[in-house]
Amino acid sequence: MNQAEILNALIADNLVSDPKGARGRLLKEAARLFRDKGYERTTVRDLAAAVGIQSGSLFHHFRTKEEILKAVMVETIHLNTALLKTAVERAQTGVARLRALIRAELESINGQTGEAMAVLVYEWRSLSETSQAEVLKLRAIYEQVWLDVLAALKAEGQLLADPFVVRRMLTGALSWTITWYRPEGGGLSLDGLTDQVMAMMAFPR
Amino acid sequence: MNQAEILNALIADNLVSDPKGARGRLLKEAARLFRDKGYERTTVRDLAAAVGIQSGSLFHHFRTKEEILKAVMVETIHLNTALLKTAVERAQTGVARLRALIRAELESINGQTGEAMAVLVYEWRSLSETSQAEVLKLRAIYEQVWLDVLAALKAEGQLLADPFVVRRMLTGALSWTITWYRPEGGGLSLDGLTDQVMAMMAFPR
DNA sequence: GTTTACAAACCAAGCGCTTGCTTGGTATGT
DNA sequence: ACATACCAAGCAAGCGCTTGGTTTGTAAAC
Repeated sequence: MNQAEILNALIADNLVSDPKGARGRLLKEAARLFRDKGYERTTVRDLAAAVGIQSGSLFHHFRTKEEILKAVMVETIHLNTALLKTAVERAQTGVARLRALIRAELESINGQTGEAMAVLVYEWRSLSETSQAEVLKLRAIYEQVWLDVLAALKAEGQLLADPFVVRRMLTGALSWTITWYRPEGGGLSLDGLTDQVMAMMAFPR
Repeated sequence: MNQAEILNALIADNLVSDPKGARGRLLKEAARLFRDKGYERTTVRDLAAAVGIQSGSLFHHFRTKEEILKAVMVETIHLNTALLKTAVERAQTGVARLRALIRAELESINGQTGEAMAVLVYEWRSLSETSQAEVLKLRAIYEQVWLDVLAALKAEGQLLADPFVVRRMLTGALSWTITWYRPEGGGLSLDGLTDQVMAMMAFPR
């Protein structure tokens, strides 16, 4: 299963909107705007203009503005959980699995789904408490993939620190890359960046 | 120089507002509200109510709402740069200096100035570009303290990764603690948390 | 192969409310 | 006497969302 096949499977299961459809296009533009300007500073008029419709017409697809934010988050988690799982399944050793997770999350954040991932991390407060609980359930599945790998590494003695703490540190460190990492222009590649994270944790290449 | 003395020196130099004065109290409440609800969701009426005045009266102290945000950020940087410098000066070895920096930043984020530090990190987008440039200049001084210590560690061979990348990773990891770390209730202490960060980088205790 | 039916997608207009900020005036301390 | 700190009232603009009606796509009925 490559990336495109995973995406298509999720679209078929109605877990992710087809980016060619009206709803999918709107969510993509919403993710971009929410990341660039923040949820609060993005108006429904901005969102509508980005897909070329009137602001009122948005509410034919979504009941509220917040529902758009939630949809961006939910679909992003579905997609990235699937991507993360296949990435980790391919690796053979504990260290290789950690590397695969770091590489996959960096790709989520700085690749195609980057806008939506940034929204997921930094616009959390703008969700209602009900929606937060809903999204949190989905996130837990994603997090468990990480925790399993880190716990195994700890048991092997390759990790000195607590798996839960390490995961949280890596969450912050990796998501923060969106504020400074710019792959274009011949700088650090995604693989190079992954190497750096591993080296910071004193895992030699 | 202890923490209180540093604060008093900065107040005397007019770099930080006295928290007992009207302006200082307002900035403290503003930091709390901006962190809890976000800058955009916090109204000038919220800010005024928090210090017990009318919303219009705010504009006697600050010309715009954004100026309040900028003041929170600028004063926080001034204070924490001073705290960081004294922390690093006390340590003797390279590893000890790194530990002192981590410990000091964790204290900034999770201690007294935590609200303001969170605002500094997560409300950046809400600043006008002019203000961003201004605040960035001050941040550069703070960052240089970190980079000097990390570069020395790299030269000693105790650090495998690039100092700039490590600093950015740590910025993300440490600031992210505000979203999950809760010292109260007998969990991890600030020293314990610092140990965990060092252990993640494979520095034994 | 045209007509009819009907839902999905969208527009044009605007309502009610909240927002940041202004204005003109009044206490208060020195 | 004069500046500092505040209040009471409200304005103009922008906000999320609603409403009533029109277009468009699709597919069965004739």
